[in-house]
Amino acid sequence: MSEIFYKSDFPSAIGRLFYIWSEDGSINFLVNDGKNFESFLESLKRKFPRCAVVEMRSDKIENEVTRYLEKKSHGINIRPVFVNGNSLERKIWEAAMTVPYGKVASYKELAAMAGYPNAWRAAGTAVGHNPVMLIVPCHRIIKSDGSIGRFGGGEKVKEFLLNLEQKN
DNA sequence: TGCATGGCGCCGG
DNA sequence: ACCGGCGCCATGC
Repeated sequence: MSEIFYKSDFPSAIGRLFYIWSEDGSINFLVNDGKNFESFLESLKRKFPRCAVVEMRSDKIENEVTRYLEKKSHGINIRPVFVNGNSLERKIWEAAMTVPYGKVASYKELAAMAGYPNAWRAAGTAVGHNPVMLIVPCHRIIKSDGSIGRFGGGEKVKEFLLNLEQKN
């Protein structure tokens, strides 16, 4: 990674989005929380001190996200590249990406899918560290009793996304 | 090394 | 439906 691109305040149906991406088109970070964005960007600069950090929007990312939020697609076709996260977290994120559009899984089920059948509590924590909302569809992970559970980007957003994927 | 921390699960009241 | 309480587990300090 010789250049790191970032974009703040991309307007969307779920609020201002912030994302970080690479020249190969992969995405490293996508949130609707500016504070998390700032701290992640700083940590990235420390981790890759030789990389140039450039403000630059991505047509592909913005188009994919917009189409998804307008219900014109059933998912976002962008490859995430995780620049942080421990082994458990990455396995949890990978497992979450296998939950199809319009479906849900519980945190307990997700832990089992990732190969940690008893670590559902830790799985919840790991999902909370998801760096790329929508791409890793952590909004599809809900509680075992069917209630919605928590969400880094706000529970209203989680509800919005689940509702979006539900209706037809 | 221990211990507090979490986007949880399950049972009772 | 909404709480407490207790159990659960990998991480990080």
